[in-house]
Amino acid sequence: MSTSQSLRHKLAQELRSLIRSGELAPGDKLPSEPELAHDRAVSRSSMRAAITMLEEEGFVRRRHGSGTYVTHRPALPNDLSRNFGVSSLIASTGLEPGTAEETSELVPAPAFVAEALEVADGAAVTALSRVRTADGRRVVDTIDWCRADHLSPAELLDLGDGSVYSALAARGLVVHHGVATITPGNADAETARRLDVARGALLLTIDQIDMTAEGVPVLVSREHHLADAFAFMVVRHGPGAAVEVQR
Amino acid sequence: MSTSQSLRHKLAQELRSLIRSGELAPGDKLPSEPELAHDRAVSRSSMRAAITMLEEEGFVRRRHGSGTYVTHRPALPNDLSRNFGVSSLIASTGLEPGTAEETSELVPAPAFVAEALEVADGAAVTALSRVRTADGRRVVDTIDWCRADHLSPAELLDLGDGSVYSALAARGLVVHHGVATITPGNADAETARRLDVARGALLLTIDQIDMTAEGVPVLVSREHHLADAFAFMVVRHGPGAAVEVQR
DNA sequence: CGGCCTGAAGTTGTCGGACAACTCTGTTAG
DNA sequence: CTAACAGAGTTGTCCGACAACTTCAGGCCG
Repeated sequence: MSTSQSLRHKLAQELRSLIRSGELAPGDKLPSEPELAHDRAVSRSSMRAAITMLEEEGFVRRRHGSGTYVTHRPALPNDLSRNFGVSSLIASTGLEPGTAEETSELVPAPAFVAEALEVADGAAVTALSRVRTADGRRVVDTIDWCRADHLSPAELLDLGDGSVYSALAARGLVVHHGVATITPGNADAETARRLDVARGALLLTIDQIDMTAEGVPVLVSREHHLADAFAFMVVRHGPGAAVEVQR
Repeated sequence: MSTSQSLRHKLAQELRSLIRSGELAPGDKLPSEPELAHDRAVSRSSMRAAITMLEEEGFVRRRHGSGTYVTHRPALPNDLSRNFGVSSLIASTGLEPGTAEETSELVPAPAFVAEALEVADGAAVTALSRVRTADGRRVVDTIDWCRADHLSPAELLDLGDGSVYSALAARGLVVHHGVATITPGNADAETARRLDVARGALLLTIDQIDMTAEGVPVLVSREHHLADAFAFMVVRHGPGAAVEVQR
């Protein structure tokens, strides 16, 4: 499934894993572009394109006339700008992900969901409600909404611990990116019960709209995270480089 | 100051502003690479490199044999992955930024600051403490720490409403990127007083370490935002494209 | 008439080579 | 001892060519 990428994407991926594995440490100088290209039997153009991708992601920094260097950039425990599901998030901390109180049903779309999914207000949509656990401890309360003609409630119950993303992808709806809004909050009575904490417990809520590369919104989700369960991190670029005039 | 970038960066910036200004709307097809290059009297290689940057940022999407298209991606009100100061953040909402209770002094570095700035535990560092206001309303409580030999307390008081970033840049310390940790919280007595809210008020706290392109940490900051003051957003990439095996 | 096939045109992907611009180091001239 | 210089090494840009793919229109065949 990953073989159909363009060459520069594969090259970029190889470089990324070299950096992540520590084979190329922060501060290290990469081999020269001609050398890298020759070793892999590709043209310098393609290798350059791959390095350009890494540069934009902030993994490396080029210095004209000098070389390309790995930036000092910590491997983020869980990067908000990357979008893997809650299961992967839990698994990355070394704990065992699980699910409780799973329900899937047709419900009238709440206003903000209807707007995001571009359906009529109150139209029936599929809602998947789950409490996610880490080593048995309840840490995240999630609700996912998607259009009823995209996925039925039954299909969502079938997936077990599989990701909603893969269920959508099986229907040809590949999530390309999402827009998330982050807000702090306190647990209301129902959320507190579901997460087995006291009412008013600190939460971090992530509201997210996922869409395909064509911009078609396919999934709306709301995740209430226990405040002490995860430390969300994000790399912030600029000022100095990419930022010029804002607005 | 912005003239010393490489050509592809300037080209990318021009394309970005074309998209942001709406001249190139989501879904639109860009002119072909040879055409874009010819119009600007640059080579196709450079134009391609610029488009590759935009592609990595998620602004456009390439389709082999078809063309390059602007992605449906909303202009985020305030994007967590971008790093402008709190003043710009407030200004972007249309309100007037201001400062209250500004103090700047030498203090012994708290443990996490000392570690981040790579100085001895308890060493003297410059600490700038400010309450930021929007149209007079107190919305953010911030503390910035930096090494005493980088900026003195007096220099930080001089800058008035200027950014700490520009003060650092004037000393040759250009902030290239920062790593932020986002946590929800409740206001303690002191923070509540400074922000003029009830004790226990909801906060969103952003702890951030800013560093130069060489990876030298130059600024540590802690911002307590009133929960209802801003809606922080972030674009999350993948799964489907850049994500392969995680761990 | 409808559907399939084919071909051409247009676009992005990759290649190879060349030279300019810049950095860095070591040597030499003052 | 310092400063200027020369050379090698590296990234930045340019050019031209062809391959791979998409799209669409036109013609063919059922």
